[in-house]
Amino acid sequence: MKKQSYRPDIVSVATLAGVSAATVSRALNHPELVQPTTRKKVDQAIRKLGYIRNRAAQTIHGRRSATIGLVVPSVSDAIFAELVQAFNDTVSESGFTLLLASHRYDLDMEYALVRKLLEHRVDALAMIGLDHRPDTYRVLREQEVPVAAIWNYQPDSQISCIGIDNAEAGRRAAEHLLMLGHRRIATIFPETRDNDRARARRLAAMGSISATGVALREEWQLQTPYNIAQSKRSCIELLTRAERPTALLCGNDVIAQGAIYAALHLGLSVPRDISIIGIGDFDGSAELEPPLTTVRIPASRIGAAAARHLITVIDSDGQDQLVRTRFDCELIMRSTTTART
Amino acid sequence: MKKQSYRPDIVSVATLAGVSAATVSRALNHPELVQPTTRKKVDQAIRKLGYIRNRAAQTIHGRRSATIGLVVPSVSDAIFAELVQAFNDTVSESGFTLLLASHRYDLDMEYALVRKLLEHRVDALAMIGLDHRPDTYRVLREQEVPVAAIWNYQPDSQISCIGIDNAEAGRRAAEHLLMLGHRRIATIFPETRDNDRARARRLAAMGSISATGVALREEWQLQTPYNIAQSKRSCIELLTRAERPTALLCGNDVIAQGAIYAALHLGLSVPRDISIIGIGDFDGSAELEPPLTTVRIPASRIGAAAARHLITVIDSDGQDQLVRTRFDCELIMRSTTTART
DNA sequence: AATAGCCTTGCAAATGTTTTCATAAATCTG
DNA sequence: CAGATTTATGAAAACATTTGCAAGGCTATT
Repeated sequence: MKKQSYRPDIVSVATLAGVSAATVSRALNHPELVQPTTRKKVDQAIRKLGYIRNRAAQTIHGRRSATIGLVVPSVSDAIFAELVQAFNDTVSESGFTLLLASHRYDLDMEYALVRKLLEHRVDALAMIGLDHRPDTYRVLREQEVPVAAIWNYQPDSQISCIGIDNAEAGRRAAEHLLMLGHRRIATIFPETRDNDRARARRLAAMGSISATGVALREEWQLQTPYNIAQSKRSCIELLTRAERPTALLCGNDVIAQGAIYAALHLGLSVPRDISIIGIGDFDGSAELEPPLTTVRIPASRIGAAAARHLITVIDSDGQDQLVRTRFDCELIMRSTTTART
Repeated sequence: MKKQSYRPDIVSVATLAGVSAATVSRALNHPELVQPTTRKKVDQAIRKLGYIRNRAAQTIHGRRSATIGLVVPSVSDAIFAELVQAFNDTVSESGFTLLLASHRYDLDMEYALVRKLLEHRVDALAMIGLDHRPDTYRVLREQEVPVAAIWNYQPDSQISCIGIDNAEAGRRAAEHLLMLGHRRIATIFPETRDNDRARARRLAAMGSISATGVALREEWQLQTPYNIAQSKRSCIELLTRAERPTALLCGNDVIAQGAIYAALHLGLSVPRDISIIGIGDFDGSAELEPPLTTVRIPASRIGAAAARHLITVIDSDGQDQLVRTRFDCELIMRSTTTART
């Protein structure tokens, strides 16, 4: 009564078709090398047996694994959803399969996940940002697997990177508020340790503000995870204090969304009572009420570009030349910011 | 000048450690079978060479591939984000790696993706819903790979399923509106061909409404994809007509979110001018302003349960007994619905 | 002290493919 | 039509690992 199921292999196909295994392999991988009539026989045998070729076997032979790994902090946090989708679509179009892993902003776990993906012999690997453990960098170097950092552009990166200049994004957001005359500005960012994207944005934003001679009040620099509920809670707390800022600079659109809801919840009018700016321009940010003013990060384009880059490197037999691609981030003025009255 | 990089294999580790390859393999896979001192030597050699074992080779030997496939319509659509996250977390905790594929509601493409995952010899595979091509069902049966349908519960399913009764969800939503006295009810659902979740919800909702003797007006049964922007647009159109419904029953929370924004945009008060109910209770639905009344689908629990089920089947050596797990869906009353005045 | 049993390790076969090399058949060239 | 070239196919080695079997060394039992 044992599970006897015999999964047909290439030789059973070959036998049925009356040819050798080599011919079947060729019919599959280099169809132009085998005669049409033979090809037909092989196809029929494959169909008849329900043969599905074993990628592991070709991987082991030294051929491609036809997989690409992607390591992100989180899949569900909406920040990366669009990116993962675009990356996956591009990779999939070229016949690759995506190995996905998420580490919840824990870089030690990231190292473990990268190792796991390398065990599977991914043909290339992408990670978010450039903050990684030295061990992670080392193992990637040793294994000589094509690798790319997605989401930020850094002129001095050790590895290829495809993304935006996060400092610029932070600066853009800050300058917009300053330009509108705001001086009482609060910032809300997530924990910036191990998160170079948030860190760069925050530093640049605060730098811009200070540079104009505006004082940054300690108690207005909030910290909250990328999460609507928590952001809303923090903002409600902030906005019910005796002294209120006139503008909120949010680390990303999710936080900004929470901020809008907080204001609405308190009966404050956005942007009349409080201006709010986000960073990201996520799917849906344009439809919020009021529509969110934000700094656009072209997530889909970045994801697709990163995937294309890695595929190119794979196709050129792993000559992993360092490439740095910088996407522009653009201020999208909608309705959540207005001049200080 | 060729890429000479020699990735260390198990025999180079064995040589360095002064043992045989078999011992290295055992030290890795069955540490209790090898003496502590030998194990230590092996560990050192592994460390020294930076050896990373090749999963493809063990896959080929007939052992597990240590991968699980997940096929979803979309990663970015927020409907599945939470699910993918939970599924991935659970799978990852047990040492498996996730192979992800998305087909954008195209079931022919789904078939191709399933085949691709089978080529990689995933140890198990999960898909969304029970609407699949006959070919898909056939190939899964032939390959005898453990498989589960996530998201809906169906007592007569061909394969294991873990999810909710979507008809119940639709009914719950409809009954809530009816109970509040609404008679002028509009529904907004996505295309229901090839989407059994939406179809069951919609049919049950409309059934409940008709059963109470309430007429369903043709022109109030809208169709829109799961997308905030499109939903908002459709709802704006609906709500600016001469005759307006008093309640909107939305296929899921994303559509409902678009509906809320549409109402807000038109200066209508929710729920005073129009009641809105969603289905799903996605992340963030509780924080919307006003907080969304909806029928909760426990996405994280479903995803984790599905993953656990598949892992159990794998561990029990592929005895894929048919299991059907039904999660309850629960009406979450928040603030977007009120009694018809 | 001899035998039985266990623990640890090594040898070699097996896994499913791809690819190099060789060979046979077919086509071309003069 | 003979020799040269091209084309189609097969045989076998190689890839990195796991595991059944066997053997050697050790401990325990009588």
